[in-house]
Amino acid sequence: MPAQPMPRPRATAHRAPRHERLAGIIEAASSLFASNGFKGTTTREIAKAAGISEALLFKHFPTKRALYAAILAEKSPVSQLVAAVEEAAAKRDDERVFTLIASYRIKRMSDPTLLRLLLYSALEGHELSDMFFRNQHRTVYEYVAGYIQRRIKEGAFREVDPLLAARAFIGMIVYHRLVHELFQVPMHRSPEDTVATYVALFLDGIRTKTSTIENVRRLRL
Amino acid sequence: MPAQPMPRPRATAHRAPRHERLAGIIEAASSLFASNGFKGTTTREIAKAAGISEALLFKHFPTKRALYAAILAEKSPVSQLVAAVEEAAAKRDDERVFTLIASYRIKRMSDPTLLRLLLYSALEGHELSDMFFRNQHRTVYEYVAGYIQRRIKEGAFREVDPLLAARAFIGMIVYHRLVHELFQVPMHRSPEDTVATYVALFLDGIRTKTSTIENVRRLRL
DNA sequence: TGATTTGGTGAGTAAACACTTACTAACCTC
DNA sequence: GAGGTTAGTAAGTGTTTACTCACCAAATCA
Repeated sequence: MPAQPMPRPRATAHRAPRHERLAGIIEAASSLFASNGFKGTTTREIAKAAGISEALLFKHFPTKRALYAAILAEKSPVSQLVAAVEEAAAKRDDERVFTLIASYRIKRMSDPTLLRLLLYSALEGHELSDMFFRNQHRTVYEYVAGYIQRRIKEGAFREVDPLLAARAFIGMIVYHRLVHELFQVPMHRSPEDTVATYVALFLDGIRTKTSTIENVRRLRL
Repeated sequence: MPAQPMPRPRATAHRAPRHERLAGIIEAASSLFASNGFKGTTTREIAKAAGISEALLFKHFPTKRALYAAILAEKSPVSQLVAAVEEAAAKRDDERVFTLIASYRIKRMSDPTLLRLLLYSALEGHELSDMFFRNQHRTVYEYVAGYIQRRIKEGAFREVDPLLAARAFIGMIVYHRLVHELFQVPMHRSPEDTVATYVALFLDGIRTKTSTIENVRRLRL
């Protein structure tokens, strides 16, 4: 009598609803893509990290690239920062405007995977990397340029190309993170000190020296 | 009569001496690694680009990683810049010191693959990426910090953390290239204008306002 | 001239890869 | 509780990958 091939019951993981699984996959994949890049991450690893089978992964996302695209598309919001800055901007509180922006990037940096994800997507030339850059950097960068332009017109800042000046400021901050996160160069100062130094350097560089008047007063007092 | 398997003569490429082949391989691989990263580049592509067989590639480099390491190890020199700057530094010509450094990164950028290679190696966590970073950035960065510290002691620059100030300056420049090369944001100004703007911003930000005295004189004239 | 070294190849190989197939089991109605 | 839909899997498939093997021929040397 031939042994009937008794089909052993298949291990069923958890049976989560669709949106929960999707979120789980995206989170797992997100961190893997951030540390190893697109080519450096295998679908098997992703499935394992998400606690499911590879087959199920492909039921949710038709291709590995589609999953990657979904991740990039999801990581958009940066508008909360602009909203917070708006108030300070209305009061022309330069210190506060630039400190808020710098702190956001240096201290909070909501999602530590963002920078790596952004760099990888740009280097690997993903089709969505442009949009990703736009959402993550360019809006802030253009907002800052707009603010600088306004302050120039008001005579508070001296005549410079606002786009270049904005890029200079963002550059200081982003490079700081980059060096720190990618090359493990330690932060030898507290985040507050660091932010304060960058903001002071920048504002002293761009402000018209109206303070001259005050200095004169002080000198003659 | 069984057809004797007549061994057709093997195509022999060129028979170059060792060092020539090595150089050819390194050049081909270098540009491929820079555009696609380590994982994104196949040994077959490299061999094809170098015009040789894969087997020969592995005669010269035992593994793909070894080839990659050889490339990173080779791309070192940055000392020429420091030498050129030294002269201006001796004369305390701040404008010239910082303009030279900025121009080097923004205009010349000897090897356009360098930035991509550096970022890829850091992201992919290659063991040599630290050394690579050290050779390419850290020396310049530490040199600048040293110069700033000297100028602070001389009273020409105001009291700031020299390391942070140096990083701020390098940050402006590197971010500019990054944005331009990785995200295709166009340079809307000539390289000269760009460099001049960054240098002016930075120097105005870090210099002590001895000009106050002069401004006072001017006001009372 | 003949042996040795050096530069070269075509045709593999085992493992890893993205993605498929064919199926099962839980849940949700009516 | 039958019938459909949704969530899940084990076990593939064909291809690509880094790397090897066995062999060949042009230089160089004895």
